[in-house]
Amino acid sequence: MSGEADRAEDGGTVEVLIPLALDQAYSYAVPPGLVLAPGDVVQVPLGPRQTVGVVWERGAGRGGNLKAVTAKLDMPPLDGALMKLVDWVAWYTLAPKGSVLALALRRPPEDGPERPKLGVRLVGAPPARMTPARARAIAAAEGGLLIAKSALAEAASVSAAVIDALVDAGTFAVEPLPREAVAAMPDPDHAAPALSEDQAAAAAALVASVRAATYGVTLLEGVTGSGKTEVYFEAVAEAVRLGRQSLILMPEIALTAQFIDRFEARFGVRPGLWHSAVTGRRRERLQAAIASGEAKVVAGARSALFLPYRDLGLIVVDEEHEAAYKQEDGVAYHARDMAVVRGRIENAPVILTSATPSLETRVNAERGRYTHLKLPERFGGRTLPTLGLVDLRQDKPPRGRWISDTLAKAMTANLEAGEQSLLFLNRRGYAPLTLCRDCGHRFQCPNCSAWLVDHRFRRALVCHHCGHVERRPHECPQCHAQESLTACGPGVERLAEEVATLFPQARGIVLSSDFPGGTERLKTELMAVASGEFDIVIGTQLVAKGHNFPGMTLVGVVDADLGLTSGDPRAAERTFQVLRQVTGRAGRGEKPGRALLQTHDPAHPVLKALVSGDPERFYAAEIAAREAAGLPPFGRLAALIVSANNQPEAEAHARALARCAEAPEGVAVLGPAEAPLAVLRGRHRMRLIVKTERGVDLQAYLRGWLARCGKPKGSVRVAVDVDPQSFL
DNA sequence: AGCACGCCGACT
DNA sequence: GTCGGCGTGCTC
Repeated sequence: MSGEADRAEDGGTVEVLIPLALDQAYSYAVPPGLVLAPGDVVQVPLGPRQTVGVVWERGAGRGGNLKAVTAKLDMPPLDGALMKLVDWVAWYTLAPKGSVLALALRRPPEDGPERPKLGVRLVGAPPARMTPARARAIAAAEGGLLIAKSALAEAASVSAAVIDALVDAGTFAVEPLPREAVAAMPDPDHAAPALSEDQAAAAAALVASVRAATYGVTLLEGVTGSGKTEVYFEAVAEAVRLGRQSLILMPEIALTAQFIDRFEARFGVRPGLWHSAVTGRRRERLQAAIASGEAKVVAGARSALFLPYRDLGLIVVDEEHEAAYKQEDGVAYHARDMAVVRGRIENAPVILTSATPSLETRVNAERGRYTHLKLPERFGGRTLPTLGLVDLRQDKPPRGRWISDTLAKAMTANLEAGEQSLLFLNRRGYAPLTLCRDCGHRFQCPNCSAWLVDHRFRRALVCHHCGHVERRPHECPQCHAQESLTACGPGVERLAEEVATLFPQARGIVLSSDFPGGTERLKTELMAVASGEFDIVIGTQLVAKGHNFPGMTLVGVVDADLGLTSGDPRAAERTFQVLRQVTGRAGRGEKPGRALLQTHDPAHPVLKALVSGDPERFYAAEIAAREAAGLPPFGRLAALIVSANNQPEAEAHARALARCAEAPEGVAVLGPAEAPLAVLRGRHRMRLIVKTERGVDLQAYLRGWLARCGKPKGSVRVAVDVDPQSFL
């Protein structure tokens, strides 16, 4: 309701931030009798309707005829630290403040009391009429325990109707189930692990940082299997002992049963779990438990960063280099960076863990901004695989083949020894390009100008950028020549053909994200690989991490140069990380492993650093190269301009940006082909993603650029990829 | 996010 | 002639 009823004459004014895409707080009058403080959640009239908002500050209102706050909601107020975080993130990401608030604001509690779930208990005599289904249900309820209806139905493989009938017969009694604990109290001493000397030393340092209860960032570096998780669990345990809360941020996919089991084994209970699949009342209750301080440990995906912790004593960012920490739609932020910022605001220690730290984290560690803890390479005396390069200029496979003689020999030896081999090729499908032998026509995506990838299993040409699919024709659409279409280059499917010809007796399998049968089938196949049911695995990035394959002793990287040539300023870093991960798959069991990397450029610094076995070399070389070029220590300034419907305009803007940044050579324009799927599908006519690194005053140049281009405010969306350390 | 205003295509 | 598509703009 609007109009005179909303207006009030005295009682002062407040600035209320509304969780919508609004950059400013709005002024409202405070009706007499209402006392409001910053952080209070209120209901306010906005246009024709009522909305929630948060009192952001007091009194700075512009006077005049203001609408009045309708009511103060019965919710815990946002605490000062969280408000500060919202302000900071909005400032830093150039997102409207209200949008950032929307990430942090709890939904007002749903109306009505929570309906408890019902369970049944075996109480009475068996029913007069017995059936096999009824007998199963009764047997499953043996012992008189209270069981959830659905769980009982599942266990006895009967329908809910059978159970309802038994309730009517008086055999079962219905009782409300106790509410599922959303965050039980972890026991810091439930099962303290036996740590190696190095692990114990690292754990002690982390425990000390938790005790000190001051902001500071520690990079905990160690390869998979070095026990990083056990080590940071000690810091979590210490926070629990001190009665303080811990946040463990992880990429969404890492929130797996495996992690939860490890946590439960260490602390006796599950952590509070926060991710997109947690919804409704459960979400609400966990939020309440976090706000009250009752939930001591939260393990969550990036959105967990904005939860209303009451007393945050520790933040852990697991696998800090993961790209999944980057949110690109809506408010664009990097959760790892914002975690550091939250740590600063809350004055809490932050632990970043990784086997292959991102360059910016590495630089921060080297410059002493972060404490650097390293765990020795492998736990339990296992050695790292030996790495070697295969020079494809000398050892050239025949036309249409991609496995060199050297690699093939190594695979044969492995086969004869009964050991597994992995062929890594980060290319899904059969062939990345299809062309007409007669006229040279190349199949291109109508939406994004990328080449269409031939998928033979699916009998289709697929665009890997936007998802466009078309049938693979029999004749050339341009010159109508018959049987003239040729596949160019290898994909995993095509590699599988080559493997089948070279090693007809081997049991091979192709593992990629488009595995026929979906993720469930894929999981069972991964287990089958782990138990040795296949001799040769041909895989994309998917096989780089996760499952352990103890019988794998050889990794062949089919094209180590792939990814080194793209315009992405992080190309070298990404390639280094993925190659390090995938080659590390060899020799995880009893026997030592080795890896062969096929390349046309054996002198490439990334590859040289890799085979040297010393990751420091890579980081040092990368940083030195940038310094020599007069660029910021990590990353060039780069702009990724994406336009689904106006490519020339987008490129013009990129050039304008380059001029504004006064670093024309430092700006790379990447066409929409490289754009993330979400962006192309997005509704925005234009979207600009600016990637920049330390040393560039992002705010200044972007605001300047917007002004100079005469772009109206809000017409360009900006995603940020820059280390916030320089602003702290 | 809603909700209004506004300007171009197929219909009672 | 209107109904309705969603593009743009506004909400203290």
